[in-house]
Amino acid sequence: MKIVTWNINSIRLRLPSLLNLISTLNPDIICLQETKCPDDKFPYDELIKIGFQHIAIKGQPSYNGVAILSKVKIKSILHHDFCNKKDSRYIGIETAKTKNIGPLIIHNFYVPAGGDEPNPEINEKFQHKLLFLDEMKDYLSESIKKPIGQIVTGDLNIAPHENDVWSHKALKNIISHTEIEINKLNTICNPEKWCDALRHEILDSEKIYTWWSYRNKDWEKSNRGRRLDHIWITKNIEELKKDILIYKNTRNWDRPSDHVPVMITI
DNA sequence: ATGGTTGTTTAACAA
Repeated sequence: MKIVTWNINSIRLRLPSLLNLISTLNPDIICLQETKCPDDKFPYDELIKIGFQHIAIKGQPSYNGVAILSKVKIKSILHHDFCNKKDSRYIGIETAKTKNIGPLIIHNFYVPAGGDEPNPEINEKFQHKLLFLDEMKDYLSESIKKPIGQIVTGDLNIAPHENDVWSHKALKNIISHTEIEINKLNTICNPEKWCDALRHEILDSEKIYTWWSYRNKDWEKSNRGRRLDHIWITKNIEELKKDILIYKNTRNWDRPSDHVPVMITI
């Protein structure tokens, strides 16, 4: 089973890229963030037509928006309104059991970016991010009590390791790589319960990036990336993990998202 | 230290 996470940054603008991604990687489940699409304008028909008959969405106009597209039957959809904001930053599913795998719970997060000023007392957006992480910790520690395999995916907007950013020194006071948010993320991704699938696969000494800013003239040449997109799996399905792919090619596609898709094969 | 770009929705906001 192949599961992809991708911050698509507008599903309507990038539907052709999504279809291209699907025909190239042939995933079974796709977790999208920043769909930026109200539910009544979601491109259901095109996706159902190519086999994603089971779709869970939580959209809103202009901002945020998450969706899970699945070829596997969805047994139930999970909702949670983090920070009582009525925004669209989380959706989860429990899949039906398939021949080889499942059921699985898949959590799809779009964690707040947090603005620019790394001080929660003067920056409400950073405060929101930190409170979101606190609530995420409680929510997942409750969910993980269920004795079935679980996966956390999404744009977590935090690059926790030194080699998840192009310069640990230059970014240590830049939101996404500050100590306070990294510490919070690390308490959620407790290694006794969760396996950080990318870091498990790739040596700590190697750089991993899944996002490159639009603001660099040549993203590939300057290569100032960050690992903001994550896939974690519970220890009880860790032995199922076969492969990880960071599909960097898409960053050179026409009208690219600033994030690239990440895929796990289990 | 500053400014660089993209997307949605209609000049401003978010990333």
